[in-house]
Amino acid sequence: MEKDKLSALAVIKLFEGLPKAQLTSLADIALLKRAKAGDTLFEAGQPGTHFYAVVSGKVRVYRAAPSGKEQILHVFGAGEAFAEVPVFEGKTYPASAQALEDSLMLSFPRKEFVEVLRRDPELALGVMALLSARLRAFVGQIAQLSLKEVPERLAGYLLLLRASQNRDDLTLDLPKGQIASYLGTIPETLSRALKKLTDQGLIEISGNRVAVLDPEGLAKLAEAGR
Amino acid sequence: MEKDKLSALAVIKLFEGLPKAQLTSLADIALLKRAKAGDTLFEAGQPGTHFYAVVSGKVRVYRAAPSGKEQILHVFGAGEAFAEVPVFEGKTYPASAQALEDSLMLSFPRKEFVEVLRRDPELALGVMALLSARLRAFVGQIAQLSLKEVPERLAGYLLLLRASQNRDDLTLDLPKGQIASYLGTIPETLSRALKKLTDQGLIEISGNRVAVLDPEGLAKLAEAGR
DNA sequence: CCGCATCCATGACTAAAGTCAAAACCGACG
DNA sequence: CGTCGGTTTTGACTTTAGTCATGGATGCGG
Repeated sequence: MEKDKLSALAVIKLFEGLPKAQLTSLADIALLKRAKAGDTLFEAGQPGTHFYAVVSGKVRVYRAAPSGKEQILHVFGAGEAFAEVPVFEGKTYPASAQALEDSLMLSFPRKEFVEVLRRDPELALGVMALLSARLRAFVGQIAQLSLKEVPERLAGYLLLLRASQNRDDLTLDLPKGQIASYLGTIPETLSRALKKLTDQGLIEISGNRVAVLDPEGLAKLAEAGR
Repeated sequence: MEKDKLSALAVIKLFEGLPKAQLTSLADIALLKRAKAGDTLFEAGQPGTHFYAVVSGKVRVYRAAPSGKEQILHVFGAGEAFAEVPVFEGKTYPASAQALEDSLMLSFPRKEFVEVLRRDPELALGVMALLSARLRAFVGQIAQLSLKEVPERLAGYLLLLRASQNRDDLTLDLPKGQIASYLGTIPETLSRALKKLTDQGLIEISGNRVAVLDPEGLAKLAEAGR
């Protein structure tokens, strides 16, 4: 049991390189949590009681409009931590979270986690770095949403995928509808944007595979501010 | 001189309640910096060497597209700290900063500031809370940009102003062009959105004064997801 | 192997917001 | 008081993206 938690903790990048003692005190307060694909972990507006980390699986964090349209903020995979925001404020979750696949997670009650942080400046610095990286990503996302059109955002997304998969032959990591939601648009518009890039000879699509034909062309498009 | 810095530090909310010793060590590493209205403090992409705090004046942090369109991320006034992101990453500034008025600022070299943080868990927690609050705000901004139309975003902005000014008779804190940029749109569209709210009897405008006639109506509008 | 469900693509249409150009407004300054 | 520079408003138009409806593909369970 406790061993489960320790081996789960070992997966989380945020906790990498932490001394044994710290890991043990984290294991003491951690809870293992399983979710099936589609399960909601928490909803925007609920009291933010826990901090999470994904041991395996995939979780999306998003905001939904009353109309049903959703904006994905980020999709977290194995090793990543999320829901840091309420930890230090004790207020509500600013967004909702849902498992996209069957997932195993660690969760940490906020007060206890803060106590561990107070005692370990190195971990605290790690958390600050995590928060900063998130802020940087959000700044990029805000700029994309407000300054770029859908095909440009799509080009940027494909380039990101290419960088993370290290090849020109990409496998989309999410269903297209989810990608649309991540790019701040709807499936129909994404579908058209994909066609547009295809027509321009930048990519080729078949199912959930995308071949990048012209990375420079994509990059130029992605740069293009409006 | 050193006294100047100490009294300047006293203005910054992040440092409120800090013991004298910490304030002194902050004063040791801080630099006083003056900027005239319009001066650029740093630009997106430059190496992020300093952390800032506004002692007096007003600073806008924004991203610019090649086309010239700009998205304001936030406007910081007296007592607020900004440019936290590069502190913990040592990379580049994710956005640009420009003084909107003649301003006095404190700046802290990143490495030295991190050292102070390492020694003071309380200050570290304060910084984490600051980062979290910023994240929360960004989540809201992303949701607004992607889920709401301009009049709805405007309604939200006016309600924020109303809350901060505690009255129905608002004074716009920024020129309209800047407000447009903050809302992710352009002056023409903002102008039309203001007219629209006026036509609906929600507000009345004269110059940079806006009278809120129907707060509930505004709130209902602001809620409306797309 | 069939049928259902989900996802995706496409077409026709509407609505929102951006572009461009010009006029009105406003404050500062001589 | 008049003019200059900037900001704001207005109008006509274009472009982008969202809506609604339909049909095709794909994959899974019975």
